[in-house]
Amino acid sequence: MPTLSLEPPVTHVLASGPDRLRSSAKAEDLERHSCVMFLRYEWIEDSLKEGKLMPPDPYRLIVHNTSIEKSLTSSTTTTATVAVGCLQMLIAPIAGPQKLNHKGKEESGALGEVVSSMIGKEGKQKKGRGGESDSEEERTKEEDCRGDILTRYLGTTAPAAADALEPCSTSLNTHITRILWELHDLYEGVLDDGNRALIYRKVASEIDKLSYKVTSASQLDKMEGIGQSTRVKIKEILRTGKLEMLEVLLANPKVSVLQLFMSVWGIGPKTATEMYNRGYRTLEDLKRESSLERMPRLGLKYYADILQRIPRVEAVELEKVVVGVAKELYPGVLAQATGSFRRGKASCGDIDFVISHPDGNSHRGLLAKLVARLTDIQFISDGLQDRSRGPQAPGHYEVDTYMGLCKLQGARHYRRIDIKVYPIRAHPFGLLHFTGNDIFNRRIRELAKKKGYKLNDHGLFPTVGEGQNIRSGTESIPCATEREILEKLGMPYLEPHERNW
DNA sequence: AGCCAGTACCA
DNA sequence: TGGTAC
DNA sequence: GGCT
Ligand SMILES: O=c1ccn([C@H]2C[C@H](O)[C@@H](COP(=O)(O)OP(=O)(O)OP(=O)(O)O)O2)c(=O)[nH]1
Ligand SMILES: [Mg+2]
Repeated sequence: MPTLSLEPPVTHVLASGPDRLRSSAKAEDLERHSCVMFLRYEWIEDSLKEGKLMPPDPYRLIVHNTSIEKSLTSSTTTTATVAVGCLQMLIAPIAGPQKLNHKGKEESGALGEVVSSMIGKEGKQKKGRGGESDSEEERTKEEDCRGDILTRYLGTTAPAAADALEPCSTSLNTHITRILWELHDLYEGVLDDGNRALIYRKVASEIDKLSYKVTSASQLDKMEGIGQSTRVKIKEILRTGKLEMLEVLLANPKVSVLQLFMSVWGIGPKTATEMYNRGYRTLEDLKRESSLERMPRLGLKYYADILQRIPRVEAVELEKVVVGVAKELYPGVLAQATGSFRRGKASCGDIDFVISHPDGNSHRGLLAKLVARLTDIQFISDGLQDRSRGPQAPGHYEVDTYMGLCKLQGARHYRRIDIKVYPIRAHPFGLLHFTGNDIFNRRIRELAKKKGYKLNDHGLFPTVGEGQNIRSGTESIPCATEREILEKLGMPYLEPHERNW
């Protein structure tokens, strides 16, 4: 267990299962000595539902023998920085996603169009949503020297233990990286420049890994990936403790509105801006807009549910349902939950499935039947995308995909579900792809390219031809397992939980 | 100056 | 083809 | 925004 420390902005720590904290004397200590409460997941749900913070006592995970401190009650606490999931990750408030800060709007000064002038770049990246930040299953240890191997192959190390990339409870440099991570979030989101976000992500995570506290920009001279512009920013941060540019951005009410709109599934920077320009400022406003398409409409309809992360315990049940039905329909089928669930996360943004069939034929039409059955039993409620890949896609790889919403009987929330069905030869590639995470995928694809391949979720294709007409072969190098794929790339096998990059 | 992963679905 | 998503 |  890493040392835990709670930064002041964190006031509530939520956990998914009643047992989560039972063995944690440390947590008890923390609650006693810092102004932090450890509460059940339901506290935030009910608080959201009620529109106010609920009294904590009924939700407490830890009941002290001694009297319960009353320092933080609903009357004194007006906002809560919430991290959902279990211990480690909860701890640091910075980085990445995990800000359920739907801050109230404050009309501040006009502030020229800082944003709009910066909007309209390039880049397509993942959408900022609830944070995938939890700890993982207890890890025994191992995975030591492989960091070096990975450094050699990828030019960076995978997070040693726990999730780096995450707020990083161990970082000595959050005074710098908290700001860089915010820039990352903004560029990945409203500023719509994924490539620039990439830079901030890289720099922030590198600085988070340092074993000393940075007090002078010159200490970063030899760190690669830091250029003129970033260096100047870091100097300003070290000098003043903040970054003017960021302050200006965050003070701009337009930014908050765009962020709010983009938190709706199916609304990206373009639509958010369009809606803003049409004068909309709240989600209620958006609901009145008829031009919205299916995805954002469902995104609005299920807004609160989709925002909720899926506690692992529930994900386990979801997996049972889908895998159970699949096996019922097709004995011998290969079906499993992938994505963040397979990577061992304590909570998941959605639930992802990869399915195939070893007989090399039964995958055809499988998805349609499966979805029909799951709809039948009232597990699947709404389809967001369907389309058993017909004439569409150029290569028509015989991959069927489904995206929709589902709910366990009696459950509190609808959940997003993705299912992909692959022909058996592509199964390991589909598994690798759909297990992710996305950063990991991008890194290994980059590596593949350097080594003269193209890697996607159907195969590993040698780059052929030369000069003007370099292309990818049409025949994938066959691989029967994820291990084989990584081997071909000269990488050691990484367990799913080691792919949380 | 071009790349930064590679692909699918929908309107 | 542009927008969004995985 | 940095690297090649
Ligand atoms: O831009 C992306 C998004 C996703 N993926 C892959 C990796 C990812 O793990 C998987 C499933 O996507 P999802 O969005 O569900 O991410 P996740 O890793 O499962 O996290 P979450 O807990 O948010 O669902 O698809 C990519 O390769 N690129
Ligand atoms: Mg997922």
